[in-house]
Amino acid sequence: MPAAAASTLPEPAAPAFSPLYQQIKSLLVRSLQGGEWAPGQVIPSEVELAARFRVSQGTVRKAIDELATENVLVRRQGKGTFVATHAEQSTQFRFLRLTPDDGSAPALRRRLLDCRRMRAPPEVARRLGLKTGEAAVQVRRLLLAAAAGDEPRPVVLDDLWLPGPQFKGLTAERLQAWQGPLYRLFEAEFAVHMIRAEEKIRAVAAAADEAELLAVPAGAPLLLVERLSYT
Amino acid sequence: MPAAAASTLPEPAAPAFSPLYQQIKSLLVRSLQGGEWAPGQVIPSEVELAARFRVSQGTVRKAIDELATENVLVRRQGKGTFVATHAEQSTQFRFLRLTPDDGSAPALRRRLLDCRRMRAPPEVARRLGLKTGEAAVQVRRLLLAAAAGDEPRPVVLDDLWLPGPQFKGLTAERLQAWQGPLYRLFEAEFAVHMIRAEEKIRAVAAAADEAELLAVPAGAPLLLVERLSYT
DNA sequence: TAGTGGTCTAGACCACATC
DNA sequence: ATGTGGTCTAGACCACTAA
Repeated sequence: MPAAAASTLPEPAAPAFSPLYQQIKSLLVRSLQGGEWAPGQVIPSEVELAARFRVSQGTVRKAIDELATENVLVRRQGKGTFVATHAEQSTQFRFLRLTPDDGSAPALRRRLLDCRRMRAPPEVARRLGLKTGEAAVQVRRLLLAAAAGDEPRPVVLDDLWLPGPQFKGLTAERLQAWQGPLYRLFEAEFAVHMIRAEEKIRAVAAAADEAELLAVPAGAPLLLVERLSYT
Repeated sequence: MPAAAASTLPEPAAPAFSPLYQQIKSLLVRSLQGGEWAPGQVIPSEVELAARFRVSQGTVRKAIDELATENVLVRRQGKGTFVATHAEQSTQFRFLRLTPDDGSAPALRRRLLDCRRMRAPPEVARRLGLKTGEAAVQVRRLLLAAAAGDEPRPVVLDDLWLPGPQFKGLTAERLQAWQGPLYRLFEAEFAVHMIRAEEKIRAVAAAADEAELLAVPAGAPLLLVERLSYT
């Protein structure tokens, strides 16, 4: 079939021109987000997907290729293509990889400290594109790393600000009960899908309250990671 | 030509089986390292390369694809494929982007502090793959940022360790006289081409000597960027 | 043996840049 | 008009995995 066949296909709600394989990629992502294929599970074979979408195997392959290089999917020769599971693991730092000095990979535990609804401070309002005085939700969490045999040690203080209007029903109880990654909750309950994030890194001295929570002396050097996520 | 043609081709010093496109990729990298195509210049078209290597355009394309996703090459539709040059701009922090808090882009100046040849300390020897006691070159530089109208302020202390054997003629005088990016000097004089780098980031408190050089109080929080470059 | 992804080829047309 | 990379297809064979 000639390449021109692309224009004879129905284009499923594609706003503008985009390569077929990009459209396929979007459809795959949508299925992944929709939970059609669970993490760790196989997705249909390339030929199956090609048949489903009415494109050639090569086009499906290119879409899968990109998702594989993005570590969203994992290919295993002879077995199939699987939904990546390590991306789910480290909810935190999906974009910045966090490793202990010795290179080991301890188990991370989360502890919810706080979840309050309040008027957004000016700085936060600006970053989130809220009007000053509009509601925002502040979530504070502590991440504890437990090396083998050691007791958990606090390593990350997570300060999260969410735009109030889009997170109406979010309460401490809801958060407390949720076990999986936060962004999964956001997707499931609030239809909020994170697409992209910018991170800035600074070195700061620990403030008194931060020092106490992290069990370090006040003034100890800390990494401040400022992450702004877009939906 | 069927796929089996791959086995009829001469395999140029390939130690073991590897996909044709990977071999092509290696050849391209070798040409890049050898300086056959200079940064910013066009490389031959896909069809030309396909003819040169006796493979199909698609195979060359896949090799170039990977080099493009690695930011070694840049494709420009209708014009050709170019050797990436974005490395030239910001000598410093090719992999980590460094920006002032206010987002402006001040001019960076370099000041050479030190250039000594010495026995590599154990830690450095390990990282550089040297035998303990083998020679290493330590280069220390200060980067000063001059915002418009302000006097230059030291912002980065650059501590550089080089394997001695590969940098025989490197002296403080040679460094002092050199104006361009360091890696340019390395390429021109020592045939050393940086391909890849790993960076780790920590927050540390300023030691006494570092604090003095950077004009901050001792113990002030600093970002420690540990970069290991591969050739 | 059958099915999967992995590689390779060949040829078509499109979009862009240049002359 | 020509040449470049960009997309898409179709079909071949290979390597791995599992029943």
